[in-house]
Formats: sequence, structure tokens, C-alpha cells
Amino acid sequence: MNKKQDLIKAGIRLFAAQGFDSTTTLQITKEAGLTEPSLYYHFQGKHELFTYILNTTFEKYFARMESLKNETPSRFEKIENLIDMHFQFVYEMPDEIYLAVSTCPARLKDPEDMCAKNIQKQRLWLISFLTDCLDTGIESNEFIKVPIEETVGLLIAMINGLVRQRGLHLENLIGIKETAVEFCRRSLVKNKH
Amino acid sequence: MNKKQDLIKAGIRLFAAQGFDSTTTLQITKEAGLTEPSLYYHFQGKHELFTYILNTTFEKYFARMESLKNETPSRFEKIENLIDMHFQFVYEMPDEIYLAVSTCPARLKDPEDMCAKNIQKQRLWLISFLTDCLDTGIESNEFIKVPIEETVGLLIAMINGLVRQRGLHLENLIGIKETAVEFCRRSLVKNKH
Amino acid sequence: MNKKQDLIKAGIRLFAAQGFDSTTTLQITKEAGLTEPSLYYHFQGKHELFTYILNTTFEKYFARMESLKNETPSRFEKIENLIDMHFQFVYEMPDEIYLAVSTCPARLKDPEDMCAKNIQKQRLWLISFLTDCLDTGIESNEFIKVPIEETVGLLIAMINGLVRQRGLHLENLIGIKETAVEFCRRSLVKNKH
Amino acid sequence: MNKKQDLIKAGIRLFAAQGFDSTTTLQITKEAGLTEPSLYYHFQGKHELFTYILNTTFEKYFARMESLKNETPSRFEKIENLIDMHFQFVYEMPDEIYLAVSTCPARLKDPEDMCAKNIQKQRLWLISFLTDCLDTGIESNEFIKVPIEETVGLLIAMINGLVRQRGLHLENLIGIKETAVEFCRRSLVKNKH
DNA sequence: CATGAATGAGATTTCATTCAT
DNA sequence: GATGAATGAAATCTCATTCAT
Repeated sequence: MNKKQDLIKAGIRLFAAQGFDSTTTLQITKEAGLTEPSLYYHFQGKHELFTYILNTTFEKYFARMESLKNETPSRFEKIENLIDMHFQFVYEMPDEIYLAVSTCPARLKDPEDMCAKNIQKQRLWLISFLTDCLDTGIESNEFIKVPIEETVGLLIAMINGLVRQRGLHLENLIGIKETAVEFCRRSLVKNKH
Repeated sequence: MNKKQDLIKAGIRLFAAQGFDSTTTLQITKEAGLTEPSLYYHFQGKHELFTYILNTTFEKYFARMESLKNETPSRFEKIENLIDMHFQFVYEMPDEIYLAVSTCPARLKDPEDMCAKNIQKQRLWLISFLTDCLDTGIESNEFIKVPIEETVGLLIAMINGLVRQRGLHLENLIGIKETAVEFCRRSLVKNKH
Repeated sequence: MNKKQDLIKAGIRLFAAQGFDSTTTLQITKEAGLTEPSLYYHFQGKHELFTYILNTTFEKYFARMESLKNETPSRFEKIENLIDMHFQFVYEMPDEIYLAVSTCPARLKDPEDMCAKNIQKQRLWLISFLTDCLDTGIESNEFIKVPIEETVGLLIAMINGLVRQRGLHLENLIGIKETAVEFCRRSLVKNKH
Repeated sequence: MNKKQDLIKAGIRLFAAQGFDSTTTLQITKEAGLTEPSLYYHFQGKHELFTYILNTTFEKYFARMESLKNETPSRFEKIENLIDMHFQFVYEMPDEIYLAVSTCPARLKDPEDMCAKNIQKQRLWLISFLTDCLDTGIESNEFIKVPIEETVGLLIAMINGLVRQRGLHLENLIGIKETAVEFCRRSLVKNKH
């Protein structure tokens, strides 16, 4: 089980850094301290390793997202927690979240591909979560009136953009999460007074 | 010159859709209605074609960005125009802008690579442009006081996220640009009393 | 077309001598005076080369068999011609006929496989041809009364056995064809007396 | 000894069905309910297992053939018994006889190979047995005068063809053995009176 | 006896690239 | 300008075999 974990770790790191096609089985096994054929002992092949990693990652990701649903703070706190969770995730496992958010655009064309399916599922989950937030937030007068579908699209783009930025190590500012949260709060939450 | 343009077009489409490594010279030349060796008549090889496309795209991109500098509306209008320009670009040439914003993370590790250089240049340009906007906007009391560096990072993430979303055809809402602009305006521009 | 023919010839010889699995693409291309990848220029792969050879061979084989149908000698002469044709074929293209008669028992399990289909087609053709011969030969009193289905099975086994023996160079007797024909004649044709 | 027998059985079945090269050690051990390394406990390797099977099979085969020699019926009954024995063998152990009669054309090139040696030995045995039959049968006036060498070749081809046909499950007629025997009898045995 | 884990050798296949025409 | 034919290099994968346990 030890070496299998090494293969997975190496796969996560290399797939995240280079993409699926540019990562060779030799690189992965070398990084795991093994020879090439042993990848085929633990997995059916390169593709199954990738699939395995992606599925595992998405499982973790969806598990975290599910737990957000069950908390019951104010609407905006839900959004805050969503942003928070993504930053938390990217802090704990930068390569995994990068994979989950950014992988395989090449594959998005084939909707049967497991990669496309997960990306789609993630998008639908976020849409459902945020739509619900905005809907009830506007109704309860916590939020100002905004076009819901478009605002949801914008928030998703923002979160994905922030995660990608981090995953690619293009930015590493400590306070950016708070800034993002405040930015959204000012835009959405009605001024008490 | 005609066939060369066909090669470039095919390259843009395929590199954007599949990435550099997953795109083969056969695919490109077939889509251009040619055979493989003719790619080597027009370009030194696959790599030079990619470089050529990326440079051309970034030239167009930077040209548009430069023209934004010379306009002298209010600070927020500058940001609005920046967002606008990206949506305009993604509308006119969806594959090019997707390439410019999202390509070759695999290459980002090698800072000598032209791809990494352009991405870096884009980032620096956006940082400089937005920093200047926020700086003077805050100073002139048009904007509320926000942490500049972080807000700049957030705005870049948002723009990249929006462009990526469109490039991948994950979203196609008509009013999202206006929603994004208003979202930012509410967050940044001081309420005239 | 020259080198493609060389590949085909090498394929015929090697597949006949060693079987499909034991023959490597390197052997084939080397024997054809080429390097390995060129096999993939002319064919989709090793499997397609094999399929191509087998189909071509069976086409030739079936063409010869068809021409036997149109001749109208006595019943026994039809059988004589059938035996003759197989010896002629094995003389002209020993490897091809060996392939046609003996290949790919491993594949016979999958009835969708083109190899199994051709073998099946050959068998059915021979059954139909010989059944017709015996049927009408017995009716017309040229032949003695024999169990038809079983005699057909026997004659097919005999022909296949003779061809295999030759294809494997286990026997090379000049007069064996005549001996076979006379053997069958004595067994089938009524004594004119 | 139990598991060793399972390995042998699996080997017989798979080698007969797929040939030596196309059968993997994994298939064999899986079918025997074991894992790969245990093959190496019981045998030196795949090759030795094959050799072992082939030798055992040929031993049984030769033993049966030897016992035919010692019976002393008429000449034709000897041939009848030979045919009978092969049908008996193919009925009792279809895979073994198929292996004995049809294996490893790939190996026939190397005359040192044990496979080629056995096939050669079988052929020589049959030649000697049948030559003796025909020789004395003709001399004693039981048989008509036929070219001996060629008729022997024909009978061997016939027997091999019948066995192969059965081994490959291409035919399964109940009365074919009798038909074959009568076919030969009519061709060889002098009409009494 | 048996297995989980690993490997060296080698097979098939892909692909960017070249070259003669 | 363009192509048919070919190739070197390398990638994925298979398989008989080994070894520690």
C-alpha cells in the first residue's frame, strides 16, 4: 500500500504540473521510486491512475462542499464559507484542487469522459448552492437585488480564477481571501443603517 | 499565404481545445487541408507554429490593452473598459483569448519559455494597469479604500476566470458582463452620498 | 507500392511460419528492408496487416473455388479438380494456402473475428460443393451409396490434412496427388464392369 | 500434487486452444486457481510446463500406438484400429490429442526442439506402422496394389485432418469414424470373389 | 506451498521530423 | 509549394520471471 500511495502522490503532482498527456509513466514511476511496469501492477494503466486520482479528489471536494450545506449561518456567511473552503482546500492540497478545477479541457468535448462529468457535476453543485443562497438572501432582504443566474456565473468564475491562480503559484498574497470576501460582501449585502 | 493562414487557424483551434502536447502535427495539417511535411515549409516545426500563434495573439492582446491606457475616463471606467475588452476579445476570437489566458501551465516552470514569458508579461501588465487605477482612484476619492495588491489579484483572477469559462463554453449568459461590471462598481466606487 | 508489397510478402511468410503472436513487427519490417514505424504508414498496425493478408488470400482461394463450380465434368472429376486445385494452390503459394487452411485456431472462439469467419466460409463452401457432388453423383449412379454428410466431412479433413502436411514441409512426394485422387475414386466411383 | 495437476490441466486446455505464445502464465495460473509465482514452484517455467505436457501426452499417445502393434488381426484391421484409436483418444482427451497432432508449427524449424522431435517421431512411427501394414497387406493379397509411400502419406494426412477437425470442434458427426474406415476399406481391400 | 510486489526485456504503437521528388 | 515514404526516438504496455515473506 505504501508504494501505491507513492504512485498516487507522484501522479497528482505531475498531472497537476504538466497535464495528462505531457506526463509519462516513466516520470511517475521514477518519482515514486519504482520501475515502469509496477504502475501496471497497481493500476490498469496511466489512464486508470489519472481517473483514480481525479475521482478521489472530487470525492473529497464534494464531501467538503456537502458539509457547507448543513451549516446554517446567514446567506452571506454561506458564500464566505464557500470561498473559505476553496482557499482551505488549495492550501492543504494545492495540486489536487488544481486538478479538480482545471484539468483536461481537452476532454470536455466528450461528455461521457469521467473528467468532463466531474467538472460538470462541480459546476452544477456550485450553481445550485449559490442560486439558493442568492434566492433566499434576496428574498430575506439580506442581499440587494441582483440578476441571479449571472451573478452565480460570476462568483463561480471568480472562485475558479482564484484557485487556478494559486494552483499555478502565480500569486501568494496572504490577505487575498479576506479581500475577496469583503469585495463580495460590499457588492451583495445590503447596508444596515 | 493562404495555406499558411489555414495552418495557423487550425493550430489556434486545436491548441486551444487540446493543449500543445495533445495536438499532433497530423491533426493540424489535416484540418488545414494539407499533409504533414508542408507544415515544415511554412514553419520550422510544431513548436515554432505554436510560438508564432502565441506571439501573434499576445501582440493583438497587448495592443488592445495598450489602447486602454490612452483613454482617459474615470478610474472605474478604465476597469469597466478592461473587462469589456476581454469580453469583446473572447467574442471575436474565443480560441485566441483562451490560449492567451490559459495556455501551457506545463511550461510555466521554465521561465525562459516564451509562453511563460508572455503569461508573466500579461500578469505584470494587468497588475500595473489595475494598481494604477486603484491607486489614483482611491487617492481621488472615487474608490473606497481597499487593499490594493490583493484587490488587483482578485480582479485578475475574476477576469481570467470569466474568460476561461467562456473559452470552455461552460457558460453563455448574455448579461454576465454587465453583471460583472456592476458587481465591481458596487464594491469599489464610493456611493455619491 | 513496392515496399508495401514487401511488407505483405514478409508478413505472409512469417505469419505462416510462426503464427500471428510469435511474429513481431520488427521481424516483418526487417525482412521487408524497412524500419518498424513504416508498417504503420502502410497499415493501421500488425493486426490490419494480418487481416489484409488473410482476406486477400481467401479472396484468391474463393475465386479458384468458384471457377470449379462452372466446369461441368462428371461428378468425380469435380472432386478430382477440387483436390487438384488445392495442390496447385499449395504449389504456387505455399504460405498463403497454409495460412488460409491453418491459421488462428486461437481465434476460432470469437465468431466475429474475420479469421474465424473466413474459415467458416471455406468450410461451408466445401460442404456445399461436396454435398452437391455426392448427392447428384449418387442419384446418377456414378457413385456408390455413401452417407453424404460424413463423407463430406472426411473429404474436407483429407484435403486440409494434405494441404497442412505440405505447408509444413512434412512431406514432398511427387505422386501423392494422383494417389489421393485414385484412393477416392476407388472408394466412390462405381465399378464399370 | 493436486495443484500441480490443476496447472497441467489448465496448460493443456489453454495451449491447445491458443498455442504456446498466445498463452500467458497468468492465464494458466488463474485457471488453476493460483498465482503466477507458484507455477515456478512446480515447474522451471512456462517452457518446462509445456514440454512436460507435450512429453506426457506423446508418451500416452505412443503407448497406445505401441499396443496396436502387438495386436495381430488382418492388415486392414490394423488400419481400422489406428483410426479407431485416434477417435478414441480425441474423445477421451480432445485437447491432448489436438496438442500432439497440431502444435507448434512455429517450432518445427528448430529440429532440436522437443516439440519438433515428437512430431517427427510421431510421423516416423505412423510411416513405419502403415508402411508395414501396406507392405505385408499387398504381399498377402489382402490389399490391392497401391503406391506405398504416397498412400501412407495420404492416410497420415487424413488422420491428422480428422483429429484437427474434431479438436477445433468444426465437426461432430457420430458416424464419421465408420465412414472413414469404410472409405479406406473400399479403397484398399481386395474384393473377395 | 503460496503470494504480493517488483522488474528486465521486449512488443506495439505514436509522433515530430526529414528527404527525394 | 506540396507530398509520399520513411525514420529515430520515445511512449505505453505486456509478460515471464524473481524474491522476500
